[in-house]
Amino acid sequence: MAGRPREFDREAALEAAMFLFWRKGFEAASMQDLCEAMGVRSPSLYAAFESKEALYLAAIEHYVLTQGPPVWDKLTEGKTARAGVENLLIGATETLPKSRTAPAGCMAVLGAVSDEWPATIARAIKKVRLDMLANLRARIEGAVANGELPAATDIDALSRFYLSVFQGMAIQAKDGATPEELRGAAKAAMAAWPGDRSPASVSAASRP
Amino acid sequence: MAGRPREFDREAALEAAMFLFWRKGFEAASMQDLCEAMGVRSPSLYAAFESKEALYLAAIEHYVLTQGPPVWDKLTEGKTARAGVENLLIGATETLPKSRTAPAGCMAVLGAVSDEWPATIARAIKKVRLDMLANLRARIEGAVANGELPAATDIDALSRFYLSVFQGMAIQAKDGATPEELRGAAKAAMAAWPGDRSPASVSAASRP
DNA sequence: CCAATTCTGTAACGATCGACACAGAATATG
DNA sequence: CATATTCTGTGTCGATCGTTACAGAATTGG
Repeated sequence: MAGRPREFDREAALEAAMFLFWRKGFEAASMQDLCEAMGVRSPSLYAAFESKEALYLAAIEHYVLTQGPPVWDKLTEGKTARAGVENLLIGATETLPKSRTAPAGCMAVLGAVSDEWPATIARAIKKVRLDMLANLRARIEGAVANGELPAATDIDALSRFYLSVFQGMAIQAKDGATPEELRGAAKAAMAAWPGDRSPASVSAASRP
Repeated sequence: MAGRPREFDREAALEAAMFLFWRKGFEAASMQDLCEAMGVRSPSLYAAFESKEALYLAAIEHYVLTQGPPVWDKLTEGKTARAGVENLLIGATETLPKSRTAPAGCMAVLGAVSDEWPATIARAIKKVRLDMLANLRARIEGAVANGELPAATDIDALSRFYLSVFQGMAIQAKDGATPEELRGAAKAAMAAWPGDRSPASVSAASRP
């Protein structure tokens, strides 16, 4: 095949779009904003990504692929499920608040939470959130299977609960909560781990 | 003063606007949608509410006044702080999912969570969320003061934690979680209450 | 009844939105 | 070099957005 070669880096442009969508959401990120952020004129953008909607879908996929693992791999890496969940939450306290390199909050948790987004996008984001639940569920299920957790453990309830904490922390990060503040919530959440009883985890004395 | 009298019920129109904003968010609820839902032509709407932005501010205030108390009064009504928090969360499992009368989720928790909303609205909604935190904090602080909770309790951490659970449940309700599913998360959250140890609350055996 | 005032309804405003037509430029293939 | 193909840049499309001008209708006070 022939044809004039593309003059911009597709991956880099996609990443720029991802950050803009992450920060502003779908509607507020106008094509004009996107073109500026991506360093591309709109016809080139349409040639490479089809439409604004398709661009968002590509961006959320890029988000899951690049931003997800550093946070969610900790869930499976831990020696025990308890350690995995705790490391996930503690890790999130560092990544959720706004930083020099990333906007506040989680693009998947905070996206498409009102009905102002196209249905295809809402479906894609909802799937990411349900995948989070599935990940938690799988880890906890495994812990029940191998005896770390009692057989009577309500797996659905426990995984839904920790998902709640994660999602709530994302909202609070968007509202400006600091890593230290979120860490308090995460530690408190771990006190609900079945069989646990470490009152220090919710006492001020345990904080440095 | 003279003048032609208004032909529509301002309160009823405001409530209709509230439900539409609640369901669709700020941007997706167009003036056309609002006019239809409120049964009012746009000039009348502007005469009564100034602008779309001001209308939203009035709607969120109406939301806090009419929808807030049934849920949040339970926090202070309980005999103990523990009962108050538990009743708040259990009550939320009934009100957060979509019902015949109300959209799914919480207008304040899920609103203005991306930057696509006007700054004045973002500020107003953020204040509502911070008021939720203050309410939790006040109840827990009181419990520490009267001895229900240990003096070493990390009040900030515990209130932030329960706020997380509430906010996370709102997101899951938006994703279609049922009251039963949310109840599991709420029960699990109560297992983190300092001094508690009721393993049944996170075991499947405790469910009907 | 008249004047002042306020609401209603029609119609339209400028701005911005996402998307694209078109021509020119840059490449690969023959 | 010639041709086919693909990207770039300018300019603009129709639709929709929030908002308002304007005229007529309905009320109160004089």
